[in-house]
Amino acid sequence: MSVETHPDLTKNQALVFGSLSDAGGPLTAYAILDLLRDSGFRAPLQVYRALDKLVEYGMVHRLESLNAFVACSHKGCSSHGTAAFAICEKCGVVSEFTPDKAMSLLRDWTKSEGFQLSRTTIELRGTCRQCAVPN
Amino acid sequence: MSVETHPDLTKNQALVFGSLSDAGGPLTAYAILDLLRDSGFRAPLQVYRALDKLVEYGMVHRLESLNAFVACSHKGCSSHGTAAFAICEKCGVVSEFTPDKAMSLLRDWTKSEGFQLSRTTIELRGTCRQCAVPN
DNA sequence: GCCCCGGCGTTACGTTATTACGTATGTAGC
DNA sequence: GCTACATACGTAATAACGTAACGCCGGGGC
Ligand SMILES: [Zn+2]
Ligand SMILES: [Zn+2]
Ligand SMILES: [Zn+2]
Ligand SMILES: [Zn+2]
Repeated sequence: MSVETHPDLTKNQALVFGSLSDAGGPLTAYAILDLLRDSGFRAPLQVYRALDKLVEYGMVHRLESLNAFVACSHKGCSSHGTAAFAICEKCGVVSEFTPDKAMSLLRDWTKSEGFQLSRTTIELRGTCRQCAVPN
Repeated sequence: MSVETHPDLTKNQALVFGSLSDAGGPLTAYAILDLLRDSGFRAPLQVYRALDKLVEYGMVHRLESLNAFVACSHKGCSSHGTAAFAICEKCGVVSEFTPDKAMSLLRDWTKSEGFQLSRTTIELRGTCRQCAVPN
């Protein structure tokens, strides 16, 4: 269980963030709900409301291609640049990194198009080093 | 996909691709289903099966952050590099582009990590030039 | 003929996300 | 004190998105 990280989390927010931190990987909202039934959670909305805030605080990231959520890998949870995720399709492990140079190029494109960027999703699917078959 | 031209589409695939082309923007699978009820479509699976093939052929792209699908903007539908999408949150317009330089940097990261990349999602959310308020 | 396979139609089901309504609590202004 | 407002919460119901499992049919290879 992680403690005392960022803004004052409410009880529900702390429980959800704790579940994600403990899991060490992505969880769906309904998986979180099941984990927290013993703590009194009864409905999906309790999870989604907490997740909305945690994402807003930058403590949790949403993985669009998995419909799942993952705790930010930066322990301090201080905000950081746009995150990208490499998702292994064999073992499910997710690696977070901050592709600043690539983002800079993407922002060049948005500027040239007059597109005001608010949020970026970058997700790589493939096979991690551990799961690559040596044959 | 190799050098061959578009495979012959089945009737259902052609109907689904036609819907997406006519729409000129993203549609959800269920929106396509509703559009095609008069053509005999009755169940989501008919749409999803056609979409799977069209995505495989590179003629349609899936937008993960919208749970929607869009016809490839390259009229010839010949295969191209990894596509990125800028999605206006005000008017819903989607612009497809191929950020080759940014992809090259992302591939540098995957190589350094021994991650075998199979598929990449890049989606930018924000406000398009048309919708930007001058104020 | 016979087998195999890809596409198809249908039913039923599973998963993910939101709407709507009411309650509780804290705080600022009066 | 009391009201007005904002935020969080609890619950039920429903919408939206996606898939499993079954069987049928037609075309190509042998
Ligand atoms: Zn992060
Ligand atoms: Zn792996
Ligand atoms: Zn394309
Ligand atoms: Zn717009």
